[in-house]
Formats: sequence, structure tokens, C-alpha cells
Amino acid sequence: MRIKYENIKHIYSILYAEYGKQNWWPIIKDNRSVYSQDFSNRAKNSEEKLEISIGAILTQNTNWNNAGRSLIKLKEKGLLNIDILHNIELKELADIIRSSGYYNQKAKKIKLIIDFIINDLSGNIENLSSYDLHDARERLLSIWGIGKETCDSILLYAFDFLIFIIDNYTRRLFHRIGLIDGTEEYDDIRHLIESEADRDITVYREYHALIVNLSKIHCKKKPDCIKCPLEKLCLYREASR
DNA sequence: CGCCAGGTTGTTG
DNA sequence: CAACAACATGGC
Repeated sequence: MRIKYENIKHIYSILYAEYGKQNWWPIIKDNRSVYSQDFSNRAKNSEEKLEISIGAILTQNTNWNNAGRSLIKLKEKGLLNIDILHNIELKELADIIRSSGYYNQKAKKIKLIIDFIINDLSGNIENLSSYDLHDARERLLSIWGIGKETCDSILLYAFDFLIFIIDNYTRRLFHRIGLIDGTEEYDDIRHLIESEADRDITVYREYHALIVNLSKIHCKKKPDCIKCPLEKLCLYREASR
């Protein structure tokens, strides 16, 4: 059976019709995660950009609940600030973000991104926007601990760059559906989706969030295909026979 | 108890 | 290159 890349647009329509607008990325307000209504249509302020960037690190291979708790603690203590994070002891930071798992590594990663902001962005996180997409991406990726997914999450959700995020959920879903064979490189999958989906930042943001949502409900590691909205165009059942 | 979660890096054959 | 190990908490 020939692979139908035009399904990529269709999948988005189905997911959006089923689950609606997701309003990613969440921001902490009153000690909980809020998926803001107006976020997809306005640029974030510097504080929010820092919070999203740190959140992207904290959620690496961990559920948002665990990462969110760490963010809440950081925010409560007033630590979501470049200078304060620059001066805080690594151990103290690690202890505060304990709930997100891999806390020693993540504390180091946060320190390194702060160093990057201070040294390469003159201490102003907004200066990342002065680079074009390619350069901003190269610079973020050169930081230890920032891989492609984390980098692209920061670029898309904090800085309004038009780039599609590929995570494990996206790989798994697109593989099961039959759009990729699963061995493709991160950027190959990204280019495929970017070439087929509408080149619209809101679509990129919502599409990624919708994939995560669907994958938590149906396209789990152990798939639960009953009532999956993508059942009709998915090759998974066929392939597993 | 085991499995999984919005990854990344380093090592080895 | 790919396969694997290390990193670690919290929910179910």
C-alpha cells in the first residue's frame, strides 16, 4: 500500500475536531499549570520565555506533572530569574527540582542555559530572537543537555520560530499509522511533516500538543485503539496481523 | 512490584 | 552507525 503523506493534514483536522485547541505551552499560575487561551496569539514576555525554556529541560523523559512541580517550586521561591539562577548553588538547585527526575543532570543543564543567556545573549533572553531560525537552533543545540526536541520546543513555544517538534509520541504515532518506517532521522521526520502541514505557527503548536494528547489516551506504548479517532486511516491493526 | 513518562549524552562493537 | 547504559522521580 502506498503511503499517503496527504493524510498529515487530515490527521490534524481529525485530532483538532476531536480534542479542540490545546493552548500549549503551559505556564505556572497560582501554583498550577495553566494552558492559556491567548498564548498562541501573542509573544511571551521574558519571564515566560525563561520558564518555558527551563520547563522544556525539566520535562525531558518525564511526565509534565513531575516537571510542573519543580517549576512551581522554582516560581514560588522566586528563582525563575537569570541572575538568581546564575548564582544559586548547583546542589541547592538540584534539590529544588528533585521531582522532575534526573535532577543532578537537569540542574546542570539549567545552569548551562543560563550561562548561554549571560555569555551569548548578553544576559537578555530576548536576544535569541535576533538570530534566524537556523542560527538560533545551532546555538541552542550546541549547549550540553539541549537536544533537538528540547531545542525545538523552546524555539516554537517560547520564541515563535516556525519549527515542528518531533518527540517519541510523534515517532510512534506516525510509525503505527504507516507514514514512516521508524528508522528516519529526527530532521527527516520533521521535514516531512513541515512539508505537508500548513506552515502556520498555531498549527505547529496545536498539532504537537494534539499528538501528545492522543498518544496519552490511545496511542500508548501498549496501544488502546478502541474509539481512537484515527482508526480509519491507521495501518497499525493491519500491520500487526 | 513493574512499567512508563512531552530526552540526551556517552560508550561500545 | 546501532545498540545500550546512565541518569531518577512519581503515578498507577
